[in-house]
Amino acid sequence: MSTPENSYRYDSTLAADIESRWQERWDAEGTFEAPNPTGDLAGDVSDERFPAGKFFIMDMFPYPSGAGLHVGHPLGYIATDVVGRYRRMTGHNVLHALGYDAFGLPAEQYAVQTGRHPRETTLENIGTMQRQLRRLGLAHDKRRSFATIDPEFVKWTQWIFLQIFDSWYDAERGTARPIRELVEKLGTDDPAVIDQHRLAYVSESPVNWCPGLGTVLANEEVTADGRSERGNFPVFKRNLKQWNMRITAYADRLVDDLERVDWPEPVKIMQRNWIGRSHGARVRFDLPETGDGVEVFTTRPDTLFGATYVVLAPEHELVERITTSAWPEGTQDAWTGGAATPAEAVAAYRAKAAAKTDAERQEDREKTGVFTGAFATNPVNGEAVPVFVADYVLTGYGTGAIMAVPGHDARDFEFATVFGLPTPRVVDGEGDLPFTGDGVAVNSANDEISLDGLGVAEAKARVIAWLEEKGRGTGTTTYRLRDWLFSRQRYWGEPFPIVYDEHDRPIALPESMLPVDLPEVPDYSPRTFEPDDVTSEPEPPLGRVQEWVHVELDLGDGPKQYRRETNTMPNWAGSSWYELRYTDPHNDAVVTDPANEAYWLGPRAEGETGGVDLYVGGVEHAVLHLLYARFWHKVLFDLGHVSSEEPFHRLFNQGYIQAYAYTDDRGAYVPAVDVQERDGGYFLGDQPVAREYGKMGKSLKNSVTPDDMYEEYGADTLRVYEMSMGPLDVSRPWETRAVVGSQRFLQRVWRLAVDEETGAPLATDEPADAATLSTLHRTIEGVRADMDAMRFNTAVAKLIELTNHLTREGVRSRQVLEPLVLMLAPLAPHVAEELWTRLGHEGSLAHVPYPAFDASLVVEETVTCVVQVQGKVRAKLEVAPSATEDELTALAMADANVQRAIDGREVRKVVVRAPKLVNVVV
RNA sequence: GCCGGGUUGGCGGAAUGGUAGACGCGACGGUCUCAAAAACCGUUGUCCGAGAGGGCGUACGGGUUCGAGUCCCGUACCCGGCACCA
Repeated sequence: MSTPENSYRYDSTLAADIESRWQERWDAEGTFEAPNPTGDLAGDVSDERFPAGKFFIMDMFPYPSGAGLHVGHPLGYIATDVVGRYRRMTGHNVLHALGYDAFGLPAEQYAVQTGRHPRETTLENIGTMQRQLRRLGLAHDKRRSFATIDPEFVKWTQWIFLQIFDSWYDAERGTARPIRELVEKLGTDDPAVIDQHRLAYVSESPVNWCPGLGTVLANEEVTADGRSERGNFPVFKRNLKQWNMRITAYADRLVDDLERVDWPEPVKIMQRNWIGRSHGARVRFDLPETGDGVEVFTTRPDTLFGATYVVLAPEHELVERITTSAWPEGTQDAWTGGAATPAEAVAAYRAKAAAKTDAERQEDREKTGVFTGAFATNPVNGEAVPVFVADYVLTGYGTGAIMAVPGHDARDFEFATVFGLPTPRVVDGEGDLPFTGDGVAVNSANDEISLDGLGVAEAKARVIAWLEEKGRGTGTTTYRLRDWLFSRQRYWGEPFPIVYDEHDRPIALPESMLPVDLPEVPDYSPRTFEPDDVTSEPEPPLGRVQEWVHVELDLGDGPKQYRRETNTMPNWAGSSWYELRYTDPHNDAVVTDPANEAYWLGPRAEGETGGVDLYVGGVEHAVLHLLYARFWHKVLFDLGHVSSEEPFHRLFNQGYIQAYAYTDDRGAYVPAVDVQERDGGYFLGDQPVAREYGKMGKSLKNSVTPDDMYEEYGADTLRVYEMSMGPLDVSRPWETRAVVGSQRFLQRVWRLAVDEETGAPLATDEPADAATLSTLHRTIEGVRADMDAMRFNTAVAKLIELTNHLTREGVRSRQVLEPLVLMLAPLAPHVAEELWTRLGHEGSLAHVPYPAFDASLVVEETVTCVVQVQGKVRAKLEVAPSATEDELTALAMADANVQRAIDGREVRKVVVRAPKLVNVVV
């Protein structure tokens, strides 16, 4: 607390005073408002303040939870703010703002519990969060903030949906095109034909139906054991009519363009794995008895000579047709499933497979299956191979049928072992069967073709060419990626801008009718059922508002009755395009003006993708959000609405701040604040408690809030502490008692410039001594490099070293203090602004150029030369930086300690790296 | 199982193949003070030694190199993602 004696001491009270004054001033002066090329935010983008051009920074935007923030939440926001402020001082026009992702399940559930409208509670939460964040002093352009629930924002989310609905993918040209061009191309406008090609389409598809919650769930909302994350209710696969997005059309571009963006390699790998592109072949196995053929997909056509049986998924359409009426002569008992005929065996097996939930399928990994009685012909060697039905083959991938090569596939090998099938080797290499590594083909020849002696890649190419020539197969590519299930039976989401006509065909609403607002409903919850009631049907909340659902509209051919779509969009919709809205947040005529989009997001050189210059967020969005956003952006690019091919050019994943939590002997959490560490243990009073490590949260009783930190230390201290804890991309534990170190640092800087008792300025106009100048310029060089590389922890360390030097030497020269304050400004902006003013400057330092270093001053007068003998340090010499190798060798040899270490042995070699190192080898 | 990432003092963490432990927390000692707090100064990997100095140290075992926390091979453990995707 400040006292009358030292009311100019930099404590939390003074910090709070400084911080609120500067926050008000920044707001009043519009310090962080970034001009646009055109529109309502237009300004001079070629202003002399911006010699370095534009810089667009984004945070993954927050979901405004009712619980409020803890100190872990702002980590990324502080980091982007530091980058933004630094870029501003290096001459960039910086676009940085923060919106809110405000639709979603938590708000809906809260509404169900309290009966209050989710909009009301969501807006309240946004208000709370804005207050907490404002206190951090983030340099956002507040004119550009928005929430996904704003009607103006919803309008454009719905508009983008209509663009996607109104286009198709031209695979030949590799681009999306308007649907009218498909109508011209096909010469028909029959909806039954056209609707099948749309990028947004309705289809009957299997979804996660949770009767206990009364809604379908996204895959990510279902736990690994097949229950809902919320409520732990069972989840069933049900076929339901749903909206889908044809993201699979973009699979190749989504994979290929990963090479053109600057993202962490692990995230790229996760996206590649998720898309799961695999090259292989479709191969036809004839079934001579019925005249059918079964097409299988394989990534290893080179092992075709080792295929000893064929497996169909239980749901495969050919299963019933090919199953024979009696077991062939000599059928092994193990193949029959104990049934009298193949038809009975297959029917029983299919029934059992259908009854299994996904979770159960995952639990029983033992290979099961039954023989269909049918044989297929291996197209390369004419051998008759048995056809099985087994649930280890999945219906949704490839063709739902495989050729089994037990010698070179682990799953096939397991199955073959259980069913007593042969496992020939057709690839030679080091290792037992099943051998899946690279090797040389063996036993792989017929009269026309031989793969023997070829490597895997060559053998694949050779056999595919032969199959294509014979019309028995084709080289092909498949993907793991599925189309994006885009509807939810929820209230709190964007309504679809779609109505159905009397034929139940989806019709797009015209742009003039956007946005379609959510109606008021009597009850926000969907109808729920007994948790295990598999036969129940979902009833979306919007379906209950009959007067909203049934609507009379004139869509061009006179007023008619229509039925509205009652599903809503998933939570991902808003975040799939919000980067665009920051560039032109109030535009009512277009999603973003092309000039604004091109300036902030457009590619700056031939072949670049464009996109946000820096996007910071957690790695948990590595796949879903980032894939959806890339997909939408590419559609808009194809349709000519944006000039950038990718939404986010550079991605950075920040780590998390975690915390210790403590449990007593009953396993209950105790308040972490009250736990003391002593005698190598942890205690609550006299009671020993156990320590755990994990997320910060109310339930673990280990939350620390930003407000606690503002109160005790101030926002600048919190910012500096969070930036100095460690590298930004690494998770680390919070330690409140260490925060004081950052406060002491700021206090030392403050004391250099301000008299704590009187408030008088202490900076002098005397020039600094040579040693100090050298330290200063080395600091500037190092801090600039650290800031460029986002190594804020080491930047802070260097500033502390400089400050400690000045404190120790009593240097208060303006020549040093001014650059110190400017370098501190991105990290601790309020106190820096205050000191800048007290150093006699008017106006904010936000656009003052960041200090530059003088290379001639970076050189030190002497350097420490390390002398090693056999790689071990034996002496240190203070030498001139210009010392030559010979001089250094002579000095080293003259050192008594070095001679003692050499101990009379013959010197075989001397390695010198002037002027820092001499290594004597004996 | 597969694919990523990691493992450095009591703690968070620094280290272009060249002084391991910057900076901070904590701890210990000192200055100031009637006293305390704050501040400032000093010490702080570990073992041996009065000291000078020396031995050992970056999960573990090997290797490359004049020199390895850093590069290579293998092992263990921790965290994250995917999981019968042919």
